[in-house]
Amino acid sequence: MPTNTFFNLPAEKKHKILKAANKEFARVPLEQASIKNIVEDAEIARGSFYQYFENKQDLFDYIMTSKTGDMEKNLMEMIENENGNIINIFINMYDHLIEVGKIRRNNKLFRQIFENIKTSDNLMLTRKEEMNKKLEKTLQDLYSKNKDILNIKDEEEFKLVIEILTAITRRRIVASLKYKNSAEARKDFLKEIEYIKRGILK
Amino acid sequence: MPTNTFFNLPAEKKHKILKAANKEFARVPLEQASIKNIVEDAEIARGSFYQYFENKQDLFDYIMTSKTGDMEKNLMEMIENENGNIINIFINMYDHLIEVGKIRRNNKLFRQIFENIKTSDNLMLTRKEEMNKKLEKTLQDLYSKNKDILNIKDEEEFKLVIEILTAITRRRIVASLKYKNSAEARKDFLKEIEYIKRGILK
DNA sequence: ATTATATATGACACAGTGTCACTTGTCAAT
DNA sequence: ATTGACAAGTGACACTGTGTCATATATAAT
Repeated sequence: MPTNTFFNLPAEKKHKILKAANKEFARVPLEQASIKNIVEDAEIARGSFYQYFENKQDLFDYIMTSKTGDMEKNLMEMIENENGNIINIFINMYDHLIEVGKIRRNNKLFRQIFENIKTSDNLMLTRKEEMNKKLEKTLQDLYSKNKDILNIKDEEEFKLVIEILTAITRRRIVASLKYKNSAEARKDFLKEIEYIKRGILK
Repeated sequence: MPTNTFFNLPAEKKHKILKAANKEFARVPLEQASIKNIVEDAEIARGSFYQYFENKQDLFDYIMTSKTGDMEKNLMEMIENENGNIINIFINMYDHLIEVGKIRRNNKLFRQIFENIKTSDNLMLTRKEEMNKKLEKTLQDLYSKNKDILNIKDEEEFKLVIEILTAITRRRIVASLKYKNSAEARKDFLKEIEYIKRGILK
């Protein structure tokens, strides 16, 4: 979390820093993003940066949290609306993230983030770990709501199903944010979901 | 490709350099691997490194090529053996990569590589792009061999199926290399494959 | 006016990259 | 044995970057 010093800053200055950070984080993957570029662009002293943020990650996390701030709330709403149906929840999440990611000022940043999620990252869809924890907690609840429609005999198997859905949804979000025609991209996503539902065998 | 200068080096010197490089590439993700560490460990001058390799990537590619050198050949053999059955080919690839990756001297490096493949990486399983091209070429052939068993009506749909299999296999390779019990890990992989085959719905 | 306290700053020490002018080694031809 | 030509080796240099710290400056609080 940024320091109070940062939050106490005049609005314009804060805005200038966040704008510069957005630009830099949209430019290259997180590891390559440089604080130097941010402070130069925002016209603050190098030392000031460290007065406001612990490091690059700190700032990045703050920006992501503010962008996807309502995500957890949204997720809970989705669960509610779809009565826990895990497949529809993933479709909803896809739609929601594409909607936010397609907004001009978010697009590059979102692409950068999704493209650079690692195979090993054990996160639902974004780098926001909190969302995962939320889902983890509601796992039993979700399991009981899905065990009658899905071919699963315990929570372990349910987790495998979630993993499959996560992997597929992620890849498709990357593709959708990348290519122009998002209607086409959505069709491909739904086709893949269909495969997951019914299987690829004839 | 490394220069001739490198290939002409006395065997011990070459070995020392490659050993140092392996160590560094196993330590951290490629982006963070430092040439400085490699040259210091291998006890060569910084300038020499650039006499041998274009840059970090050049050396990395060379090492990976030598580790998975027979991969393409293996892939073609698998295709042959399984008579083109794409699902079995993926299971074979999984087994083969786990086998190589479980060798002590490869383990850390393989983990590092698989864990750091990005969602957006359009590669089959490793960073070796050549393998992908190979598969791309045999796509029509593979399609014709799978169209009767899979629920696909054109090559585009076949590509979606391959994407699904790639995503799942990758994640499972990461898990298997990470955790001790590879028998358990393999069971989970096969379960996921079963879901892909028959669908997750009851 | 004085004293805390909060902010701001850039020089520093450190780590890293890629290049280049220069040195050293090798070996064949005279 | 000397020369010349080419191959191989080298570390200082100019970059770009990080995180820290002593010092300077502003803002309140008494």
